[in-house]
Amino acid sequence: MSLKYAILGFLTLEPMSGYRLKKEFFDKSVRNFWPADQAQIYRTLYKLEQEKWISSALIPQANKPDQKRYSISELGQTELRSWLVKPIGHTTERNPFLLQLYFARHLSQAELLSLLQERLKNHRARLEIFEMVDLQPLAVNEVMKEQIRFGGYTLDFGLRYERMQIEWLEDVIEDIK
Amino acid sequence: MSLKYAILGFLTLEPMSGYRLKKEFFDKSVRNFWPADQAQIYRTLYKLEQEKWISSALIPQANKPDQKRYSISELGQTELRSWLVKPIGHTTERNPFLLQLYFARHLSQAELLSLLQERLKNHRARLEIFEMVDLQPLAVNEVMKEQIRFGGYTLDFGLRYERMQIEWLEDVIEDIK
DNA sequence: AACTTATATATGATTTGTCATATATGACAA
DNA sequence: TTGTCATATATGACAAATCATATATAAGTT
Repeated sequence: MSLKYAILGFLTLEPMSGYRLKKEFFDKSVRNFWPADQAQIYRTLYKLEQEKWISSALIPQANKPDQKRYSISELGQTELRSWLVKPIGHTTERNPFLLQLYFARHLSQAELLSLLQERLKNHRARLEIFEMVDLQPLAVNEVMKEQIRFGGYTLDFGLRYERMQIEWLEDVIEDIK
Repeated sequence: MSLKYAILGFLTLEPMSGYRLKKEFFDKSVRNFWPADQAQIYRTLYKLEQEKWISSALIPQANKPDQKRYSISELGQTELRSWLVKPIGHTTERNPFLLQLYFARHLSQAELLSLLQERLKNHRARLEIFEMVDLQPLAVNEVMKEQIRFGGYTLDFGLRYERMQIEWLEDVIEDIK
């Protein structure tokens, strides 16, 4: 279960609440390769605390509801490191679009082309968004500067993946016509 | 739930048992983008029959245990078609390796390089396997010939995806060194 | 006779992920 | 004062996926 380690990873930056974890971290930096549901984050935080990989402190706040601020423990840091050094084997990425295309002999040429062209449009839009991302403003300190280095690699992966899918779709469309 | 539609799709080729569905179809053609567990296939077949999208017949066999042979119903064909024409929106592909890389600032350069190089080796091996695949022998009739056309597109996707990941890994390794 | 392999179906238990909803504080606007 | 928004945590219900195990037939092997 990778979500546990993602949470541990973010908590090495600084102690924070589940709410902030979700809003500022999961919904920003890793949402394109590890989205996380709010309910799942809270339940995983609970489990992590039970395992003593993290600990929590109730922080009263002015003008806002109380916050449960989580910190990574030494045990948690050890567990994070041992996950980080262990190679992750091949994991099949489920792709419902490929499944749809696989059975597309039941579609007319027009229906199929419409499907492919809509898909192509969406990938072009996603590529444009990725191309506009600028990570540099996030480099507020040394740790974040290092962090952005790796965020940059994952962003580069996303850019290449979108370009690959665009080229592939263009060629499939060409072949079908 | 795409598994339902994958099963329906295969049953348009010919009526068959859950066992054959698993061994000859899921474990071959679509395993790289839609793997399916045996338990899940059997339970989904049960649900599909309850919904009347498929029907079953008990076939006694010589030298083998009885077979429960499923056929797609007219309702099932209608449902398959309506799934096929409906565009599949963006689905985030969870990638635990990108997550690991994202938090790799906790690793030494040597540890990280070893991780990346092993990953690169695996992708090169997968590419080699994909490059050796020949779909032509499966073209035993007109329907399979059409089917292989689409199988070819999904295989091409796999080839390009592996090549993309190899290039990306090479560049990341270069950058880290 | 005991063991292994292939064929064939089924269920229990658990994990992981998603969706909806509930509760509460306090700021700000209509 | 009513409603909305942002902050903040939590749980119920369910779907999807995985892992382990059970049962049975029959061929072939040791």
